[in-house]
Amino acid sequence: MENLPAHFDSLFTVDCIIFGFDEGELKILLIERNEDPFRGWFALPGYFVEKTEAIESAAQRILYESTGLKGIYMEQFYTFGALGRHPQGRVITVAYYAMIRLTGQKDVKPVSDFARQAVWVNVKDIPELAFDHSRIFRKGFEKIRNKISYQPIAFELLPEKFTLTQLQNLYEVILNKKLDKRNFRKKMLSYDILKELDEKQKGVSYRAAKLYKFDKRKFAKNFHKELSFTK
Amino acid sequence: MENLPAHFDSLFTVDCIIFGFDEGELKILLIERNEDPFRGWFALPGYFVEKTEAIESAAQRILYESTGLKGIYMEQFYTFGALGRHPQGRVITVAYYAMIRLTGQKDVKPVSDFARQAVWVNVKDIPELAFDHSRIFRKGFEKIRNKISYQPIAFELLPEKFTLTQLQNLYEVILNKKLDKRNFRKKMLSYDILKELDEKQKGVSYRAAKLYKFDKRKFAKNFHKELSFTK
DNA sequence: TCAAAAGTGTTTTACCTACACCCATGA
DNA sequence: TCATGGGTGTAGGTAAAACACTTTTGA
Repeated sequence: MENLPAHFDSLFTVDCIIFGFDEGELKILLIERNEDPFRGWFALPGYFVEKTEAIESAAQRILYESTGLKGIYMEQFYTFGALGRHPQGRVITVAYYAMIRLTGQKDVKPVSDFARQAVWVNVKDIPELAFDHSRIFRKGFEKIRNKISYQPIAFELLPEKFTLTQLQNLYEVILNKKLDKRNFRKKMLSYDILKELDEKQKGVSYRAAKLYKFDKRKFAKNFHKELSFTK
Repeated sequence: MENLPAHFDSLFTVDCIIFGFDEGELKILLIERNEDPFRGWFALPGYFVEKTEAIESAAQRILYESTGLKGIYMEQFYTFGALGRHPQGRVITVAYYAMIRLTGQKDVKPVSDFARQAVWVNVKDIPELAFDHSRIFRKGFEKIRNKISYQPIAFELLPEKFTLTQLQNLYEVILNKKLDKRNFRKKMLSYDILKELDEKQKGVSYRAAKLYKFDKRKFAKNFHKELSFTK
C-alpha cells in the first residue's frame, strides 16, 4: 500500500444488534460504556476491527465477546460513515444483526470486559444510545421487520421446540401488529416447513399446546417460493 | 483519535454500479484500468474515500467524476471487507448503485481521468472484472432485481416520458423474464402512479403509443401499499 | 367449576393468471 | 396493403380476510 499514504488513517468499527426473544418480549443486548466519550450511556456492542481481520470475523468476535456464543448467523445490513458521527474523528461502522436463542436460563454471558454490564432491553424500551447507535438500531430493526415476512428468521429466536402461539407472538412483536390466529396457523402450516412433534407443552395451567420444530429439510425442498405475512 | 493508534491503517474505497437503460438494454458503466494491479481490466468506477469525506459524499463524487452527473439518488447496498480482496492489503469497500437516465445522445461523459475509457456494457455481457468487482456487481444486480418488484425505481432509468411497452421491457430485462402485456398494463395502471399525457410517440413506423410520466404526487398518496411483479 | 389458552372451517372478496384479436400508423 | 407493435376484456382459480365457538387442562 506504499503508494497511498494519504488514505492510511481511517477507523473502522463493527457494531452488532443482537436480538433475543424471551417471555414474549423481543430484546436486544446493550452494553453500558464506562469510557469517554459517552461514559455511562448505553450502546450497541461493537469494537474496532483489527488490521488483519476481515469484517465478518470481527462481527463474529464481537458477538462472542458479548454473549459467549460462536457460529451464529449474522447479517450485515448497513455501513455508517457520516462525518461527525464520532466526536473524535471520522469512524466508519459496519453494522450487523444476529438472532440468538435465549433459553430461560439466561446463559448468555459476556466474555470480554469491554462488554461487562451487558443487559437485555426490550425493543420497546430502548433508551437514547451513544453515538448514532439509536439510528443504527432503528435501521436494523426495520430490516428484520421486513425480512421476517419472507424469510424464516423467526425460528432462530425461538427455542428448538415451540408452540404455534409462541411463533405467532414473535411475528406480532416484530411486525408490531395483531395477527388472526386461524389465518396465521393455516398459512404457516400450509408452507409445510414445520415438523409436528409428539410432545406437548408442560407446566401450564391450561390446555397444553402441541410443540413444533422448524424443519430445515422441508424448508429447503419447499422454498423456491417465499413466506408472506402482511396482515 | 489519539488513543487508538493501532487502528489507524485501514483503506476505504467506494465502488459504484451505475445503471442505465438504452435502446432496450440495461447497461452499467465500467472503466478500463491503466494502473496496476489489474492494468487493462475492466472495473466498477470507484476510488478511495478521503479523510474528511463522508462515504455518501464520496459516492456522489465518484458518480460525478464518472458521468458528469450530480444529485442522483444512490443507494448503498453492501460493504466488502474480506482479507485478500485487494492484492496490496486489506481494503474495505462500500458499494453503491445509482440509476440514471441515458438519453439517446449519450451525453454522459466522465469528468476525471481515473475514469477515462468509461464504457457502457450490457449487463448480459459483463466480462470478468478486476478485484472482486464481479461479485459486487452480482450482488448489486440482485438487489435491484428484488427492489424493482416493490419500489418504483424503474422510472429513474427511463426518459421522463415513456410508453408502457418501454416500461414493461425494462421490467423484463431486470427480472429476466417475459411478462404478459395485458396483465402488466392492468396492474401498472391500477397502482395509479402514472400520468397519461396528451402526447404520442414520434418517428415510429407503426401505431404510435401513448406517453406516460411517473407521477410523484400520486405515488406519495397511493403508496402505503407496495408494487408487486412476480409473473 | 372456573380461568385461560388451544384448536378448528367457512364464506366472501380480491387478486393473479391465462389467453387472442382488432387497431392505427408509416413505409 | 403490409408489417409492426399498440391496445383491449373476461373467466377461472387461488389465496387472503373476516369472523366465533368448543375443547382441554390445571388450579
